[in-house]
This record gives sequence, C-alpha cells and structure tokens, in this order.
Amino acid sequence: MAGRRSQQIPPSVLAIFGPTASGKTAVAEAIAERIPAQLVSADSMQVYRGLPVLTNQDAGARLVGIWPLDRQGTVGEYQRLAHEAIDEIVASGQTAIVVGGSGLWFQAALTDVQLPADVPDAARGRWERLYARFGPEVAHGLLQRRDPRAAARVHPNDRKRVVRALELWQAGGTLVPEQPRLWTAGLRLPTLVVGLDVPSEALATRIASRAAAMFERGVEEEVRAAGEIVPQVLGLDAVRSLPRAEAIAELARSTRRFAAYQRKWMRRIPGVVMIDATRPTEEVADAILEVARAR
RNA sequence: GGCGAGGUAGCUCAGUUGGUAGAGCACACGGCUGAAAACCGUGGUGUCGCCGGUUCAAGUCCGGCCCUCGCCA
Repeated sequence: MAGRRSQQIPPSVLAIFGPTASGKTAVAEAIAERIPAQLVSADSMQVYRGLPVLTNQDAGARLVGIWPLDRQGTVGEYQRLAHEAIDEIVASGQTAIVVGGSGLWFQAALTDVQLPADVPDAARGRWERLYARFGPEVAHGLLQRRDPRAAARVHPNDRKRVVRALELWQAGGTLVPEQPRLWTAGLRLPTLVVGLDVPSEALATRIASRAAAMFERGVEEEVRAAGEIVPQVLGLDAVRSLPRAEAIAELARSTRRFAAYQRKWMRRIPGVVMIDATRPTEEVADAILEVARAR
C-alpha cells in the first residue's frame, strides 16, 4: 500500500457522488491518503458555517463553512469558487477529489454548464410581489405570453420557478433554453465520475444511527445558537421544535427521503461509474483507484 | 368487578337525517437550468374491531362478544 502513495493517476479530477450516509467522505479521505490529492466539497449546505453537526461537515474539504448562515448563497457563486479550487489543486500536480451529494452543485463543479445570468434582488422582488398579489394563475398567464416555452415547463403553483422565469425574461434571458444544457455540458477536465451505491435498506440503518449520533454530538445546542436566518437545512425544524425522540425519528425519515432522491440523481449523471459501497471504506477506495488507473 | 370514553388508511383523526368512505402527515411515482437538504405536480394504499339482527341499503340503528384508555372499587 505504501508504495502507491506517490503514484499519480490519469484523471486530474476524481468526482465522488453518493447519497447521505453512503460513506463518501470517508472514502474520499481514504483515497487522499493513497495519492496526492485534495478534497473539494460539492454540498449546498456544508458551505455554510455554524451547523457543522446537522450538515455533517467535513472539515478536511475545501469550500466547507465558507459562508455565514444568514447569507443566501447561489450555485453560480459556488461554481466559480469550485472551478478555482479545482484548477489550483490540479495545477499543483495533485488530484482534485470532488465529493458531494447536492446534484446540481456537483454538476456545476465538474462542468461549464452555463447557468442563466444573475438578476438584481429588486427585479426579483417585483415579480414576487406580483405573484403574491395576483396569484399563480395571473403570474403564470403573464409568463405564458412572455415566454411560452418556460411557461410550458413550469407549473403555476411553483412560485420559485414562475418568478425566476419572469425575472429572466425581463433580463432578456430564459429559464428554458432551446438546447438543454444541464445533462449535456461536457466535463471541464479529464474526470472520473463515480457513484457510491448502497441499497436503500442498508442506507436506512446507517441514517438512523447517524441521526441519533447527531444528538450525542450536540445538534440541539448548535441549532439553538444558530439564530433565525438560516438556510433550510433538512431536519432543522424537527430539531428546533420536537422532543428529542420524535426529532430523531423525523430527522431520519426526511434524510431517508433525501437519500432516495440522491440515488436517483446519481444514476442520471452522464458517464457515472457505479461502485458497490457496502464494503469497508478501504476496499471501496481501492476499487475506485483501480478504475482510475485503468483509464 | 362497576361507570365512562373509544376501536375507520402506516400514524393522528373526520364522517351530516342510514346510500359500499376522506383530510393532514407518512408512503409511492414524477418534474426540476444562479434558493436543489430548496421548490412543485400526481396517486387513497381500507375486511370501517368481531359475530349476528333490522333495512332495498349499515362506518352510521339494535344485541352480544373482544380489545384499549380513564375514573371508581
């Protein structure tokens, strides 16, 4: 094993996606012990500082805990930072291990997918007020006249997207480009994308013990200290307002639901290589390196 | 043992003067282009505790039994 420590592997980026509790952090760290590498997080909640237990923060990765809780971050901002971090690591001769579970963020880190332009808050506020005042049908009807292709894709009740589509139209853009981009944008760098596969029953067991462990590690205190303006982290309300036993159950339940969504997303990632992650961490790490060397 | 309340979906419950059931949550499936752990859409999944009676028709009315909870012994 020690002999492998200095070996370089062909792809300059190793991207590891997996559902919550699939062990992606441990696997990524195990790999970083075998080859010269640094971790870059692709997680929409770990970017915030102040809820390390609830968000399962991995202190060893970059782009973790970089924003205060009361700041509303965006995928676009993250994308720029992720590209910078990855380029820096690769330029230093190391492998960038991108590890995360937020699908859109993961795609943004690996590709040049062009997300629509920024829109000033004032413009967004205007459309939000319109939606609130006149309701879903009127707002969607307006969108229907302005940007029919976007209107066809978005349900009137989907407030976020109706508002987003209107503000993009106003800015001269569109929510729904003629050519789809999300799943077709090419990788920026030579990259091996792996998905950690764990059956949902096994995940459920791991998730249950993880939820209980969060309380041992003081999740209640950290949530209490977090203040009012915080991102909508899964389980936050449960921890805040339910008795401990119920909060654990609710946290586990919502995490399971999220993990199922992540598993679905994982299978859609173009070119993803699925790795059986029910094995011990070391074996999973070796299996991934083996695939990487074969490339 | 006596009195009272109650047994309807996985859970909490609703169900009018009898017309083979419906909400929320859960669950399942699907969507998603700078909020993605967010946001949105679709779906009822049922021996109405059991047995009998009345009735054209019973979750609903009547009788018996079983179970749960509370109070009193």
